[in-house]
Amino acid sequence: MVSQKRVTARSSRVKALPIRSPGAERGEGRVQHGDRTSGRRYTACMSTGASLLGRRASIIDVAERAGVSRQTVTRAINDMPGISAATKQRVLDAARELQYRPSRFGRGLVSRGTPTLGLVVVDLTNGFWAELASAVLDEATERGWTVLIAETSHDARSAVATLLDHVDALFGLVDVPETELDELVGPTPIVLLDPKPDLRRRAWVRLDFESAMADAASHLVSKARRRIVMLDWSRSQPRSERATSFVHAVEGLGLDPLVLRHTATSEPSIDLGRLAAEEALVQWPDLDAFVCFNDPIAVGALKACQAVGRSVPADVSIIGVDGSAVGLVVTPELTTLSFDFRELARTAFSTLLASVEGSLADGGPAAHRPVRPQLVVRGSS
Amino acid sequence: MVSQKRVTARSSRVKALPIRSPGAERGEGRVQHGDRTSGRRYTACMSTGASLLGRRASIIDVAERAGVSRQTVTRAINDMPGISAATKQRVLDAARELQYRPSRFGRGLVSRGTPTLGLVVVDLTNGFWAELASAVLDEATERGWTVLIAETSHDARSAVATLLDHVDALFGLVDVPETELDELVGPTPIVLLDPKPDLRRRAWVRLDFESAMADAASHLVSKARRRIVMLDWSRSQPRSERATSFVHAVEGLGLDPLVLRHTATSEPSIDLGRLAAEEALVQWPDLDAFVCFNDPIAVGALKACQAVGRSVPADVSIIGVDGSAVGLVVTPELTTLSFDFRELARTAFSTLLASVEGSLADGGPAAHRPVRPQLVVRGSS
DNA sequence: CTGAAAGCGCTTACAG
DNA sequence: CTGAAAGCGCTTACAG
Repeated sequence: MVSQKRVTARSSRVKALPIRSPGAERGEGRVQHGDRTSGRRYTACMSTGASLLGRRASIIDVAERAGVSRQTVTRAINDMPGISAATKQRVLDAARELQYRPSRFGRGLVSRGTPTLGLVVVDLTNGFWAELASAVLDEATERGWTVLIAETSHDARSAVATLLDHVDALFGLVDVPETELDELVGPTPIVLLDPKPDLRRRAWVRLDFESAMADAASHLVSKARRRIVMLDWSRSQPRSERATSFVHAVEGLGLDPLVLRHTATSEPSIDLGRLAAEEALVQWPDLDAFVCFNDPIAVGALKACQAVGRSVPADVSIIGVDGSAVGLVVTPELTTLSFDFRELARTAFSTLLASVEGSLADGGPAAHRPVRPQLVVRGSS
Repeated sequence: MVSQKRVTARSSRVKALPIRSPGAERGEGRVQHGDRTSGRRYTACMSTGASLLGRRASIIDVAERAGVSRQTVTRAINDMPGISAATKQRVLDAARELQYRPSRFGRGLVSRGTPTLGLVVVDLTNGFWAELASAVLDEATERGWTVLIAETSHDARSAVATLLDHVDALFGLVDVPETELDELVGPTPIVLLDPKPDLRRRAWVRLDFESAMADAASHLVSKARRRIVMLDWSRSQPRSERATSFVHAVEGLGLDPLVLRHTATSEPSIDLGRLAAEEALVQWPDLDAFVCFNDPIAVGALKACQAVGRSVPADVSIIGVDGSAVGLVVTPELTTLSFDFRELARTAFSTLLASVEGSLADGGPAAHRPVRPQLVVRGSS
């Protein structure tokens, strides 16, 4: 091993070192120190100006400075047995002086490291994503995984691309066309969160709103609501999955399903919900309930109602989807179709593991256990 | 190079392969296939049962299957020039068949990878941390860094320990004693967010509430408030930094500073704020304003006031700290001392880079530019 | 267009 | 208690 030769050269005689082309870029900074003449000399002072990105001291530098072999450095750094206290101290001193930090790459190459999941969220300031991220972090920690998070609100493609250099698998919402997804993600295993139909050749977690929407509709009818409006949202589809379930549920009760499809390009936020609700109140003045794409939209609808003097829940009932914390902040508190985020995270993980096994066997994704939200009735309905 | 020998052995004659102890653990799964007899044979079928954690196909496996050298595989995989279309296709086919994914460790060892920041947050479902995380992700992306997030709400020590295997530096709140921090973090550069005084030997970002609290106090006095109560929170200190600034500000206006130090062990949440406010309303029945540790506590105070029929802002003014989204959801909207989270993220990064340079020079952290919140007046005051 | 060599930084046996 | 050798998986020159 060439790297070993260096140590030998130092401790015996100085001889012609092998040509090391990468060394050229570090030539600046090289320091001759005492009678040591190894071309690989690295001292703290030479690193002035080195950023986190630049060359750092390696285990060999520490070994040289402490006058021991690399294995001995490993023993000292990793608290392994079979090293004298004096030697250990000498190595640790040398390590500190050189600001030695083990390379995660060198280490990972040997130990393979802990598996890392890349979580692709749209926007952490949206409660749904924050709670999902929190749950995934918890679940991952329990399983010995690490989680890396990327936000796609600015640039989905570059966010995912960056993530891919660091992770073993992906989970989340990647809103790109099918063909682009293949190109973008390549061979990395991915579990998509509730994707559009054309992306369902990949492994995915299905959110199933059918039963919860049926519960919501029955609940509203029991409150004598008849003119129920869905404030939907979707970036690229004519209608969201949850709106479809809403239509089924309302029609099942013999009512007319009213759906406002807001064609905004912005995220499904409180502001957007307010606008959408104002629009709906004009379009259907006799409406008596809102079912909303998510909780932020529902909060916006609540604000819109309050602004025009329609009392909630006396005049208008409002139901959201998420179960995120924002629903507990408003007055009245928000009735919602609430997800168990921890269950969602668990399902994502088991789908991931199954899909890796499954795809090895037959190239197809594993069977999908759907995640179903639950109706939680609070003050707004 | 031994790994090279393998390829040679395969393409010429089968000779005694060097003893490879790690190979033992892969012996299960070894497959003899046609006339190929390399001990390193790896085919898709042998990997059934292999998890994400197990052995994967390496570049050598792909090279063997495609009948080319490793460099040629590199060229095909990385879209490099100097490779014929036919060869490239053959390599890509082999890679797909073996489900080849480049090892991030092997790659990082050569390219050093993009730098990675570990962000230590308490709880992403708290708006402050979610917005900070979002801002740090944005800032990091612009600088070409990747961000890994850990939540400390369950177990700060293990969260940080896991993170350390993956990152080049840390930023965030690590609420452990000084001595433990050294042991936990080791030589990894870290920037602490507004730490307790005993941790300030490390690099840190200072949050300075003096001017914003002075503005808040003046504002309240201009609204004829005289009995202003601070709902404070702190896990391990007698009084938070912001409460100290509050006392300075109120005393500066010749008023009596009233501070409720809630000795709860829970996080500073809406529920806690509600409890604290109820307590304060008993202790000081004539109070006419709350200044709160953060926005969730302020929202709790708002709920408490509404519950006992004290009108906000007519009877009681409420001011929070954060500027997170929750303040825009409540009615009336929350007056708050609002942070520019993007500025906070920027400051963290520049402190990090300065501290790395600085500590190389003299072992001490860089100078601290404080981050100051701004008073944003909304409906609650 | 393709391949043999050297090297990235670390750890795991093994031999003394 | 300590060190020489082999190897992890990849890329970057360099030589043909």
